[in-house]
Amino acid sequence: MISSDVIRGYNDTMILYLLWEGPSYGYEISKRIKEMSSEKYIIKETTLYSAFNRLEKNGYIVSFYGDETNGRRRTYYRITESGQAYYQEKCREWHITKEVIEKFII
Amino acid sequence: MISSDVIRGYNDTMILYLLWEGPSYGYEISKRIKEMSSEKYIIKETTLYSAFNRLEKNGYIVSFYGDETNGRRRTYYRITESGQAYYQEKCREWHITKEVIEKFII
DNA sequence: CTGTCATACTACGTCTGTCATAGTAACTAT
DNA sequence: ATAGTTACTATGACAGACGTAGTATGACAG
Repeated sequence: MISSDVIRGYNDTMILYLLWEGPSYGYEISKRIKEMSSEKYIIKETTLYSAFNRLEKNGYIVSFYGDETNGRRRTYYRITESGQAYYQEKCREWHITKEVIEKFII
Repeated sequence: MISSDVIRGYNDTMILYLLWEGPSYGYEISKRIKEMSSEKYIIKETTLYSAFNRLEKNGYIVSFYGDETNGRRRTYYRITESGQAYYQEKCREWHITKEVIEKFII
């Protein structure tokens, strides 16, 4: 299991990556992160929802309600253009960060 | 320039890497990080010294005084066996973390 | 028809690492 | 003298992650 402090700052990026594929909601995002990481990273619920709030507050995503008739109504999120730009910036930053950190890793 | 929040949790690892090469002190560590990262990452003084304190408190490094006669007396740090073990663990963690994050990066 | 499981959240408070700001201290070069 | 470089310490703020707890709805088994 990965210590979350390491991933700190990249939770938002992971969420934006998944939303770029299409609108989604909490539980699905959470499951996809778990799957894609081969169970190596499981995002905490509170971390996930606070990330949604932060991203929405910053205009990187927008929320809307689904129209499912069964089950509790979900809040869906869609990435905005600003969110896409932010995501791309984070990707560039990641490549630089990775290079720097790897100089100190054996 | 890299935002430090990204590197959060790896400052300690970088410091341990440099101390593994031999005992050193604040200013030198700071300069080496700057050099090795090609000026892409410059650790803040407060971050550096608080990392030293944390690492020493955890038994990963030990401090001792240099015997320089000119200039203010320096506090040197040496990595411990426990610190070496911790560093290696962080390296293993890094490789896993990197793989996970890269699944979400274009 | 009752309890458990899965889904889908919200609220609240704590912890930790980073950072801004400010100050102390000693030597070195102009 | 005074600026510059080295070498720190103190204090408090901030943000993201996390622990704990609670609410709400439906599906399915016994």
